[in-house]
Amino acid sequence: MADVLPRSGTRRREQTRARLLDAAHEVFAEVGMDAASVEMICERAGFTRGAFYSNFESKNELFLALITQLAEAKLDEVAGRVRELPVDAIDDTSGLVRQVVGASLGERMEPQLFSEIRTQALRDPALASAYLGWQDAMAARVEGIISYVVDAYDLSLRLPVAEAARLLVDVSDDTCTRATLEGRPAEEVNELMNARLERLVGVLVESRG
Amino acid sequence: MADVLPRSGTRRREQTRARLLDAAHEVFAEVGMDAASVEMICERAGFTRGAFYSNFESKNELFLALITQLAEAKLDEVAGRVRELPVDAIDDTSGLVRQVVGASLGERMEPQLFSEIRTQALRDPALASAYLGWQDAMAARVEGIISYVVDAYDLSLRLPVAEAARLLVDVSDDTCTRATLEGRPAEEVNELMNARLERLVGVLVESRG
DNA sequence: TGTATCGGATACATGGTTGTATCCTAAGAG
DNA sequence: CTCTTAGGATACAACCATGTATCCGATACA
Repeated sequence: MADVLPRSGTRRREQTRARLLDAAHEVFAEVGMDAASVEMICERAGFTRGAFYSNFESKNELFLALITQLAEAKLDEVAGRVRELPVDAIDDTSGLVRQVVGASLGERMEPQLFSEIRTQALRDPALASAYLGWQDAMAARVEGIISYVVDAYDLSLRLPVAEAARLLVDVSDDTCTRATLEGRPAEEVNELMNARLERLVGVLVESRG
Repeated sequence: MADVLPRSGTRRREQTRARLLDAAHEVFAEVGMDAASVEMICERAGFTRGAFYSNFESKNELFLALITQLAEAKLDEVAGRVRELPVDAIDDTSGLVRQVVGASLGERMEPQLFSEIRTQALRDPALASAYLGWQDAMAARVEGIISYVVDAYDLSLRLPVAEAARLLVDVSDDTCTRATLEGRPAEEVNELMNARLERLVGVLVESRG
């Protein structure tokens, strides 16, 4: 009745919201959060600014909504991968780790948007804590899979699990970023990622049972 | 005579250029390259836009000049640290590495601006290659010091030197970024950096002579 | 001390961006 | 089929940023 923004009920609304979010995803990745104008996003989505201001209060709110959705999606994806791990046929440890870590940060993940988010987080305390929370959740999942494998094979690590997880994520992140900067095709990125992660796992694992 | 921008001769010119660059450093770190207006930078430097356009062609040129200068400064700093390593009293390897790597990315290095640069590089191919070149130069220096220490103590590494160097830089970078996101004071950042690098070095070094 | 010129300030024209107030149309309920 | 209303388009006003053309003062050199 006195809602400034209409309640999120209708079907149509959800769709245009989604299209705006998709467009924002693209545009933010291409030119960055600050250089992106509301108009650009609307144009990309096939709307006018009227639609935008009917669905969001500001570009900032849109950005927040976008990265929230993105974080959830990624966490779910990783959780999914962990769930469908081939429990019986775990023959190469690095492969497993790669499957989980690579999914989280490498592969089809455009580093542009993530770099953008991190940069923004470094300036805005609110964003910072959100970002950290999300990172921690991700790390927890990676730690989970590491512990699982280590247990299953009676291995031991040269570093605490948490530390190992962070290393893996860092390397994955850096590999992806560098490969993108070098303009390598996606396939090649995978190669590199595999190679580096495999070597790293080799170093981290102390003894095989 | 037909120079669009006057030749860089005069003393006064150099000073205002420097002041503008300093101001740009601050502003870019605070709000980012895109959100920063030429006016903001000039205001910070105590000039009007007239001065700016008399010294630079555009905000982009200024940004380029800034990061070039910054990269050179950092490379020099690292080179200096390497040069003045205590050649006789090298008792802890991790300390050495930390001194070099930490200087390059950690310590008093605001990650904001670096994150910004990386983000921009991910969008602009020209910037990308510049960024990569600089990173490589940095890596080379780190590799140098690693090789030096490894040789001096007849150690062996579990990874190729290049790989080890990248790991160290990655960890240093991530530690710094995270600590900043968490709002930790500089001193504490150092603590964390030391701890993580020391552990990592412990893992990387295979055998002590 | 006078004068030429360099360097920065001022003023202005322009275009792009934002946010809001209003209008119009198409979905959906009865 | 009609009527209501929600959702998006249009139109508008204010602002801000950019870039340029011009002006003025200080500095350097004779």
